[in-house]
Amino acid sequence: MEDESMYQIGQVAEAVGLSLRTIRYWGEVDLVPPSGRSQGGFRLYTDADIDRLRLVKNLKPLNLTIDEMRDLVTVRDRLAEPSTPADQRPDLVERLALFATIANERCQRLREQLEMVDALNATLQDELRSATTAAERSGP
Amino acid sequence: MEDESMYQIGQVAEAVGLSLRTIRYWGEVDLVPPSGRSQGGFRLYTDADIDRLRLVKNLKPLNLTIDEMRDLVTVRDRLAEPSTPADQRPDLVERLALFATIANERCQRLREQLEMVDALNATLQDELRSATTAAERSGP
DNA sequence: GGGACTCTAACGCCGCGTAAGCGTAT
DNA sequence: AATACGCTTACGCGGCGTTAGAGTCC
Repeated sequence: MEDESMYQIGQVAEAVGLSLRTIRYWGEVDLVPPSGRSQGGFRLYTDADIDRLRLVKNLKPLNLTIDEMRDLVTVRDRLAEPSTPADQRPDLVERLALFATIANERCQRLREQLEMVDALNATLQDELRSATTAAERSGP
Repeated sequence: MEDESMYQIGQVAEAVGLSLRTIRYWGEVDLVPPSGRSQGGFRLYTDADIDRLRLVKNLKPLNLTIDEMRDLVTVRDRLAEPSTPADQRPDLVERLALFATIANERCQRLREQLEMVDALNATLQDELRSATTAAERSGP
């Protein structure tokens, strides 16, 4: 009764909004491996796995490498785990802090990009307006 | 007197904030080719070239492919050029409109990502705070 | 002629997309 | 026995980063 409610990859992909390939890849590189396999070799995912997939999906805008993402999630897991010995925590905290600053910088970058795209947007709209009105003038 | 103030790639890279490789690549794929070459084959860029490099750099957050970027800049150039015949304009306008919608969607995506990263940021700060205070409690 | 700069050519990388050919589930 | 779903293996790609070895500028 520990193998109840395991999902196969298609349902997981549907639920989470990721491609099969991505989910398999994240398993390959040990970022989110499936908790089990069926008799015939089908990947089987638990609800916890699905949560983890969602979490990693949410991390994507941070633009981390796979290795960094894996590190981040494991660091968080180990900090949240009460059984983690106290003498390991300083190291974990340091790594977490690193990711926090990365997240901050990324935030900054995103704001800049948003500003840039907003400006471009306005410019394009303008050009579009003036181009079409010019066409109308010489048209009808 | 038409070859005055041409810059070689290093100065351009410095001025614009792009790597040599990127500038060379953008030339290779005919996105921003150098206006000239020196006797010995050094790429030479004009001020107009530099402006174009800046422009393309600003387009980057749109996440277009090279081909799309090239299309966008040439479309804009040709619309701005008065000598472009009127019967070509509708097509150009249509393509410009396409990029305008892309820019809009990209804007939307960026806002979502920013929201996501902001949330992550907050979470990380929280975890960091509680992790360090926990360490202090068991520390001194 | 020496040091800083630049050239081409080539391979490497990451995060998957995309078949191809074959086994599993129901 | 058909149909839908999944498996592994492998190649491809975009946008450069990164040598390596040779040539150019001044």
